[in-house]
Amino acid sequence: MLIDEAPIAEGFIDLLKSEGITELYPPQKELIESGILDDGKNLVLSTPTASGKTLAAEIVMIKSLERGKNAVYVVPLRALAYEKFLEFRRYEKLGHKIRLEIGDMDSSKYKRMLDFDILVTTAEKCDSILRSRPEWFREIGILVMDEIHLINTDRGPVYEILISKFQRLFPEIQILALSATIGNPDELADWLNAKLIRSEWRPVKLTEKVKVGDKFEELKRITNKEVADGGQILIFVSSKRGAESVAEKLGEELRLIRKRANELNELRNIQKEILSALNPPTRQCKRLASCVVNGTAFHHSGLVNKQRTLIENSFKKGLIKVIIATPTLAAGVNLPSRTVVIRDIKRYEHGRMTYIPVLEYKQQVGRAGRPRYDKIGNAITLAKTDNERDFLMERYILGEPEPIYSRLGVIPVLRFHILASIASNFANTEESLLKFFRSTFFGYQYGSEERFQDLILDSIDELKNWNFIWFRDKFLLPTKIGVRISELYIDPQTAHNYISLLKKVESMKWFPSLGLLEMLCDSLEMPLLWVNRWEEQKLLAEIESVEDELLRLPEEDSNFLERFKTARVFYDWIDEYSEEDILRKHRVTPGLLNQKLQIAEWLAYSASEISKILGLNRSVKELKKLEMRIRHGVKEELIPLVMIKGIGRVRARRLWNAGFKKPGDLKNASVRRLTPLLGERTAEKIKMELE
DNA sequence: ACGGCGATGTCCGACAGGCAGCCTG
DNA sequence: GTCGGACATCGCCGT
Repeated sequence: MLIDEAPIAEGFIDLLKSEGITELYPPQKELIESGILDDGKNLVLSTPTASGKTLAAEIVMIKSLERGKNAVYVVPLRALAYEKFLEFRRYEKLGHKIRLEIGDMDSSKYKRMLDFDILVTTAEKCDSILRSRPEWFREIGILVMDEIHLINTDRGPVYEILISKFQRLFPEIQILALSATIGNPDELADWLNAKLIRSEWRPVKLTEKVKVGDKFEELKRITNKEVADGGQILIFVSSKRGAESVAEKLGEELRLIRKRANELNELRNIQKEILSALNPPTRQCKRLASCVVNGTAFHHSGLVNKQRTLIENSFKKGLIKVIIATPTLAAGVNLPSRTVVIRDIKRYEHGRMTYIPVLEYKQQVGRAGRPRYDKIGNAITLAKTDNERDFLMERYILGEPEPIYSRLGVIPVLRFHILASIASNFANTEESLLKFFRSTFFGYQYGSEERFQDLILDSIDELKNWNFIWFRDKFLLPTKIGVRISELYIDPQTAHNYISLLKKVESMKWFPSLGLLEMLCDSLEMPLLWVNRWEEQKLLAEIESVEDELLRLPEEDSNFLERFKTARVFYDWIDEYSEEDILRKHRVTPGLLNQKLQIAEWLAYSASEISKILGLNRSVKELKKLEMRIRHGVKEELIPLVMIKGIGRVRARRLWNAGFKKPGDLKNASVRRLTPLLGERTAEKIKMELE
């Protein structure tokens, strides 16, 4: 179908044509022919990666804007939200307002109303807005749920809840659910009372093969051939360690290949940027940097975001030839490559190696073949034996993806969403809650089971026991604290843990930060660090020696060791240890540390807010201080200095050592005096800032 | 003859990823 | 269950 034939605004069509889009892909054509643009019915679009789901969504969204109704586009990852946001910004040319709302932005501060035509957001953020600012969505016409097959994961429940809430609040809303190919798209469509389009069509043909042999030898062969041929490769492995080692070894191979002089220069520039991402660079930075000059890179959660983006962009530019990635990349940003190799089709999971789901295989393999550049995408899976090859052919290449199931039906998850429903006055009787949960995918799949009702009633009970809700006759009302917990978006269990401990220690003489950190880790939100056997003894000994810095005795539960270790790492961070020190001492990579610190900061804030409501004033004060220290990685004495924009932990310490101990001291100093400490530009900026 | 270094062998132990808050008058 | 990595041993080479 030619783009001109699409029943949408001319301006939109012109814009697409100016980007070289002249024809619609078959699934997009089907979407138009389905009639949903006119009848406003819901639609489930279940097609492979890169089959043009985003453009399909754009057509529906623009159509909605034409009718004066705005659109919300929900994605599972922040990086993805950002990517879509940048993509949609081209509609600003047509006069549409595009907005991005994700958790780590402080843009939402002081905002009463958000003015948007298309809002791009993560599922959790969207749910959070829905809890406290539902009026933002008053004009909503279309809700796009991207990657809805993730209903099958831990993150899935919020997807279901979001849909059901939107449907309740805005009965006229049109829902477009975008899914990878799954086993039961018909169930999804039936639940949503939606039309269904399923298709296996891809813009670039995909050849899927399995190769048997020594895995590294195969990788070498494939890489050499591909690179000599001017192509690039994405290799999926199952562990971070594996990614790094393959990147290093293949880099050695590629080093010998002659590179154009300017290519080498550009690679050297990237190398420099990678090294300057952290100051001073860690050994991981150095390792990545040494791969990059050879044209390879590893990509996993241990990298800081700056490095990750750098790697992705250099790959897109064709400078980096091979990326060796953990599954981060399969679900993440759009990064196609002519060839994809799956080195590890198994993954370690609770004590054993298991074959990954077909769904995940399809996601990884779906990265093969760049639209507009390649005629064919190659996907190669490596097997050890002929037997395994046959098995892989059968299961993955010829097989169907699994059906997806709701993961909402467990008490902690239900509790979380039930509190939210009550707190935001969404449902306030047992009957209305039951009715609501019956409208979710969980209700659709399990609503007739006996257990269904019990799970929900048990969750309500617990919330009542924790004093987050109370009964007035048959009405369920939130307590003040219950409302705040729901707004903070923390788990009721976490809040309960914090409250019971903080109440106990409020009267203590001092609040040791290690103890508070240990408390913060006692939450469902914080993924705890792993303790190995060698560390176990060391940690036990350490716990004994710092016992008076803890708020409670170690033997209170089985997670204590992991919690202590995690808290211990945070403690080193706020004790001004460098990333490299932390990497060496605790084997925690910078990316991982960042990610956990961000959670810790949010939890510290939440704990202080809870304390505020409970009137635990000393806790409030100490937790506020701790929050700042976590954010900046400094000892208490540096807090006033890091409050100045442009001054972080390193500069603050330098200033302190030179005798500048508070912002006032800087005011009196000349730029000349500060230049040796901060560099001229920063010194000037900071003087300006202080004026 | 010795030392240094790289290639090969052996055993041990660790194993993906990542969302959520800031509220004023 | 597998793989990488640490460590040990062996063997080649140069001085």
